[in-house]
This record gives sequence, C-alpha cells and structure tokens, in this order.
Amino acid sequence: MRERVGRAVERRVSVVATRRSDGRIAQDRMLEEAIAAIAEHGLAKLTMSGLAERLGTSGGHILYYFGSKDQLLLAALRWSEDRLAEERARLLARRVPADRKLDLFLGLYLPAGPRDPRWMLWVELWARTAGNAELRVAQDEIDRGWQDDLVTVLVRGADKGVLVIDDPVAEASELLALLEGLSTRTVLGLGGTTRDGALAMARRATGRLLR
Amino acid sequence: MRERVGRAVERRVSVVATRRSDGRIAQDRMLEEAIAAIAEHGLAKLTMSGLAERLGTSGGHILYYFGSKDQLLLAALRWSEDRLAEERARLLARRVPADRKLDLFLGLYLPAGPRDPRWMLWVELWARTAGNAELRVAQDEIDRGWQDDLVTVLVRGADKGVLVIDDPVAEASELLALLEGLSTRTVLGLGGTTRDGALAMARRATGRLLR
Amino acid sequence: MRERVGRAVERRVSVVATRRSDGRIAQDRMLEEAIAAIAEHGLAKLTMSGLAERLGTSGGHILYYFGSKDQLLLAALRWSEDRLAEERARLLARRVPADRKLDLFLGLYLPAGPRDPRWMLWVELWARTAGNAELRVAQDEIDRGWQDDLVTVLVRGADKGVLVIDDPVAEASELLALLEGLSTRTVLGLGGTTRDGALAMARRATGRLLR
Amino acid sequence: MRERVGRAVERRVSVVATRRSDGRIAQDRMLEEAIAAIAEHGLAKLTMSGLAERLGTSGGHILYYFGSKDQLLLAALRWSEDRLAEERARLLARRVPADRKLDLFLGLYLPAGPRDPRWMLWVELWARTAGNAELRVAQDEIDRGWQDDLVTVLVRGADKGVLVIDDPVAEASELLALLEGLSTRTVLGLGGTTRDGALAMARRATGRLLR
DNA sequence: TATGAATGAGGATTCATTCAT
DNA sequence: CATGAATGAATCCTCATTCAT
Repeated sequence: MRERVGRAVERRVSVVATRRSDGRIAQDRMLEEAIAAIAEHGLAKLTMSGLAERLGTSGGHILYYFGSKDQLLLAALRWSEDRLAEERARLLARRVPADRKLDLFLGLYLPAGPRDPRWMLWVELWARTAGNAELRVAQDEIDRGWQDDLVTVLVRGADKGVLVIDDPVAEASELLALLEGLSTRTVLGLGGTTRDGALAMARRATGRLLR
Repeated sequence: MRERVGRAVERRVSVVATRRSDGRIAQDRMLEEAIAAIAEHGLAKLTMSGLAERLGTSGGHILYYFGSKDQLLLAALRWSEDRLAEERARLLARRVPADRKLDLFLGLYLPAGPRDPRWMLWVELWARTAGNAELRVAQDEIDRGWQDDLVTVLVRGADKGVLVIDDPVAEASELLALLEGLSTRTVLGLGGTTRDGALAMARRATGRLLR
Repeated sequence: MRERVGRAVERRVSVVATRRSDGRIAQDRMLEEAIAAIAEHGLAKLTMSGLAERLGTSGGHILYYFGSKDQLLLAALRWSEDRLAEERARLLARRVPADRKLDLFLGLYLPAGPRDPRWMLWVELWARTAGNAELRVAQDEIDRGWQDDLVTVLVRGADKGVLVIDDPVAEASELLALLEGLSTRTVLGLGGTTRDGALAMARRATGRLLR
Repeated sequence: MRERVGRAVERRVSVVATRRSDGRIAQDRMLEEAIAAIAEHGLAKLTMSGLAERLGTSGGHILYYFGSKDQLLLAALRWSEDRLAEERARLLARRVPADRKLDLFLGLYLPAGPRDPRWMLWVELWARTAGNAELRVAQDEIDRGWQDDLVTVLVRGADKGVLVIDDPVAEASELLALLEGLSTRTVLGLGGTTRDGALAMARRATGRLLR
C-alpha cells in the first residue's frame, strides 16, 4: 500500500523523462478520465473496472499507479487544481487593471455550468472529507491557494488605488465563501442558478465590497 | 453531545405532535438516528443493519417503513428541514425588529459547528443530487422555503424602514449563497471556519448589503 | 465485523431452539462441508463461493453466519474438535481396563488415513497459526483437552495398577508429540506411513513408556 | 536476529563454493531471503514484489531465475535442507561416541525456537503438499535423508556396543515422528513447548528406546 | 407490525506472470 | 541479465432488498 504511493510519485516524475512503452496509459489521462466520469455519472458510479474500460486498460493498471481508489481521487483533485493554480498564476502575472483582474478571478473560480467536472469532484469529495484526514488537508491547501492569490489581487489593487479595501484577508474570505455557495448551486442546478447568474451576483457583491 | 440535547428536545415535540401513532414516532426516531449516524460516521458508513442496531430493531423493519434507503435519506432530509421550517415560521411570527429578525435568521441557517448533523446530511446528499431527480426537487423545494422566508423578512424590514433594500429576491439569493458557502466550510472544518466566525462574516455582509 | 461474530454465536444457541426456515442451511452443514472441501482440495482452493455452491446456498449466506473466512475456519476447527472431545469423554466414562482405554485413545487421535479431513484442517491451520492469535489460542485449548484427558487415563491406570507411570504430565506430552508426528506423516502420506503402521508404532512406544 | 547471524555464515560458505557465478549467489540470496520472509510473516504474506523489495531487485527478476512461485518455494525447501544434509554428513563423519552423535542429531533436527525459519517453511509447505506432487516427492526425499542417516547412526552405535537396538528402521522412524511432533509444537509455540523442553523430552525417549 | 434468514450482484484490491526494452 | 509496466483473473466481503413467518 505504502510502496504503491511511492511508485505513483516516482512515476509522475518519470512521465516526462521516459516513455518507454507507447501502450502505456498516462496517469494524466487516467485522472482526466476519472474526473469526466465522475462529472457524468457521479462518484458512486465510478468503478475501477468501469474507468479502466473507458481508458482501454485494466483495473489493475490504474491501481498499479495510484494504489487505491481513495488515492486516485485525491490525485484527481490535486491534478485538477494544479492546473487551475497555474492559470491563477498566469492571471496574477498579467498586466491588467486590478478590477479587471478580480473579475477574471471570479470567472476562473465559478463552474462553467451545471455538472462542471471540477466542481462535481469537489462536491463528491466533500462527502468524504469528514472521514479522510488526508483529503481534508489537501482541500485546505487548495483553498489556501485561492485565498492567498485573492488577497494578493486585492492588496495590489489597493496599492494602485483601484480597489478600496479594509481587511483584505476577511474580504477575500467572504468573497470566496460567496463564490463557493454560488458554485455549489450552479453545479448542482439548484434554484435555477446559472453560471451567468452567479457571475453577475458575484460581480455585484464584489463591487459593493470593494468600493 | 450536541445531538443528544437536540434529540431530547425533538422527542418531546414529536411525542406531543403525533401521540396517536406509535409507528409515526418510530419513524421519527429512525430518521433522527439516521441523521445522527450520518453526522458521526458519514453516509458511506450508514448501513441499514447498522442503523437497525442503533435503533434496537431490524433492517427489514426500517425498509418496511421507508421502502428503500434512498427514500429513507429523502425522508431524513425532509424531516430535518420541516422542523427548521417550523422554527422559521415561529421566527417570522415573532414581534422583533426586522434587523434583529434577520440576525436570528442567520443564526438559524448556519450550522452549530463542525459535523452539524443537518449540514452533514446536506453535504452528503449533494453528492447524490446529480443522479437523483426526486432528491433535487426536494432540495429545490427546501431551498425555496428559505429563500421565500428571507425575502419576506427583507420586505417587511423595508416596509418598516429598518432595512434598505433594492431587489429583495436578488439580495436574498446572494445572502443565501454566502450563507451556504460559509456553512459548507464550517461543517467541513475547512479553512478554520467556525460558527462564530461565519456568523460574524454573515453579519458584516448583511450590514453592507442592507445599508 | 464484530456484530457478525455476535450473530454467529447467537445463531449457534438458537439452532436447537428455532428452525423457522426449512430452506435454512444449518451452520453445521457449512462447517462439515468446509472441512470436507479442505480435505479434498486444500484450504488454498477453498473459496466462499465454491463452498456456497457445494451447499446450494450463497456465499453471502455463509458470511452472514460466520462473518469472515477466518472465523469460518476457526469455527470448523472447533466444531470438529468438539465432537472428538465428546468422544473422548465417552471413552473416559467407559468401563474398560486402562490399557485398553489407552489403546482406544490412540485410535481416536490418529487420522483415519491419508487426507483425513480433521487432520487436513489441522495442517492447513498450522500455516495460519503464526499470524493469528485467536487461532493459536483455540489450538492451545484443544490441545490441552487431549493432554488433560490423556493424563487422566494414565493416572487412573496407575491407580488400578494396570499402568506404571512416573510423571504423567511428561509422559502424556511425549505420547501426544509422537502421535502428532505420526499423524502428520500419515495424513500427508509422507514416508509411506499408514494409519495401521502409525498405530502399531504408537502402541509399541506406549508399551515401552508405561512398562 | 538469529537469521542475520546465520545469513552471514551462509554467505561465506556460498561465496567460496560458487565463486564462478554471481547469478548463483543471487539465487542463494533469494532463497535465503524468501525463507526469512516466510518465517517472519508467513507464506500467505510472501509476494513476489515484496520479496523483490527485500532483495533490492524486481519481481520479474526472481521469476527469471525460478520460473514460478511454486518452484521458488520448492527450491527454498531444497536449499534449506541441502545445507542441513551437509551438516548431518559432517556429523556422521565426526569421531565421537554414538550416543553423543545421536544427541547432536537431535539438536540438529529440532528447531532453534519459535518461528525457526526452516521449520516455518516446512509447516507452510505441508499445507501445499496435498495438491502438489512435486512437492511431496521432494519432502519424501528429504525425509528419507534424515531417516537413512539416523539409521546409520543407530547401526554404528550398535556395532560399537554403545546403543542397544532391535529394529533400527522402526526405531529411527519412531524417533523421527516424535521429533517432528515436538518440532511442530515448538515452532508454533503450542503448549508452551520450547526447544530445551523438546530436547529434554527427545533425550528421555531416546534413552528409553535404545537402552 | 416486526423479524432476520437468505440472497446475489457488485466492487475494490491483490498478485503471479508476461514481455518489451 | 534485469527491469517494471501491464495484465486480468480471482477472491473476499458488503449490503440493500426480499420474503416467509
């Protein structure tokens, strides 16, 4: 069990370095496909053999890399958020006014629509958070990433005189909580919430908060 | 510990309300215990026989009442929210200033703390929403209950000149989205959010939103 | 897992008392068949579903009673030895000369021949003893039963003047160790050992040991 | 701890014996490590990859040498007993009185203590004997080695007038059966049997048998 | 109402073995 | 020689659900 994890880690490192076997299914494909499958049918319906079939590989092979289904899920979460963290980093580096940057941030956070894969994964994993410390830690880390970057945007905006902030940490927290609530509703299709509606609402709240 | 207190209170209520039918009481106990079990160990660990053991009955008997596990879950959700709807109704009927009423509303919505049974149930059921139309409809209905009552509070507050509102439906939606995000974080223990912290944040946002 | 065990225990108690369902497969049959299957094909080939098929029932049903394969094995061992313990008790109660009684004791201990089910079970379970404390305790208990009864036979024989003993505990231990060695060889068919050969050898050693 | 010492000794031996082929040394290490692993955790827990890890090699490599796990086990048994056969040969060649030689023989046969690797391997393999003809043949051969050497000791002792024997084959068989029973108990830790206790008992029986 | 025996489909996981490199 | 990726069959166990009593 333990060595499986180690193997998975090694693997990730060597993905770029070696590609000995062409038949080899990349871990990334596995994670991507797992997220897609969860988005389509829910985590409850995700079976190792079903996922393997989608990938044209064997269930044993997936476990060979990830060790267990829980680890696979955790890896999927991290993989998904790693890419978003990169997008956020790119966003932070862009030369656009702070208010525009903040707006882009909102768009990045909110789900693309109902059943958005990334958010479906979050919702599914929330249900497992209570019983899985490793998962909670990972979620906390990811959350902190969003929080820190948002604080950065706010502080820079204040420095430039574009945004009026008071307590950037508290304001970021509030904004993220609102975004999370909006996202949950959007992705689950509750209350008729759409991405556009959520975005509009987030913008209004942002305007009120920072002016 | 918390749910024990809550349970005693509920018991008194339901004994009075449905003295006629012992079966009804039995059902209430089942739902109550199901929610407690989910809060304690998660939905994934809730088995019919395990629940039966907690209740001192048999698994078959629970299904005798509820037909299936899904129906039991749905009933648990409704049972839990029905009682809150009653509390909201009592709150709306109270003769307190609108801003005070709004504050009490916030307190009613937010979870008592990490692993609050009602919210654990919500989080668990979100993961089942996508594949279960009946469940989504029920969630929508419950959500609408909160929304409508909040709108009522806002409108009455505006009539009295205590609150300054613009678009009560939109403002209620935004407030509820924020509350939901705060609740999720509180109940899952993410980002160190506590009930008090969430409440303070909700109050600040409410103040800003309504003047 | 734990409650399964409890259920199995209850079950054993109620076997005599209630027999509500005629289609019900008695646990005894399960144990008996399990032992037969192990004797025929070895423990490694014993699968729950395979055993279920022999019994005309479902794998789930066997586990319903025994909780796990390990528990089933343990129960099989106990069941098998319980019956022998009764036979020993009957033997001890018989009114025959001590030397004759001792001879019958040898016959009771030794396997009926190669692949004797009871002894096959022992051999298979020895391989699991090291990693299973519960199993080792059970084996020790059973062993003590043989030892105590043999000591009783020896002491009574000495009292009657039929046997000449010196240290009954040590002599019983030695005799049992010899019997165990002979049994292992007989049941595994090693060294061409047969039940008759083993019995003859045991008799000679007994004669030498006790005059 | 014990096997570490033993391993160092073996190493020296095999280095001298088969200096030509490094592969041969590697095979020895594999067998040695396999036996140690079985003694520590049981055959059920011995996996090819786990063994490979202990050896710092790959699972595929072990099979490259041995073809299959069963063959590996068989080789381990033979390897272990070959070394003992050599020790027996050395013992037979020594110029010591027959009774002393017999005593050393007992010490060689009995396990060093609970979980003695050689005996753990025997016990584990007994469980596989029934379904594996090749294994049974190997066990028979090894057994015959002990038997023949013991007969030799007895006969020579009789020739010298040190031992009083009647039917050396039968007496050797009986002694070996007793030794096997004592060994099984010692290695499994049943009945509180220790090596010293087993040795004392074996000596007493030997004295009785050959006087 | 209430029980609990019985079912049986289903799923995660393990592992010996193969084979391309 | 040596690796380790890839396989996929095999197995234990879980659990909602049914139903005779």
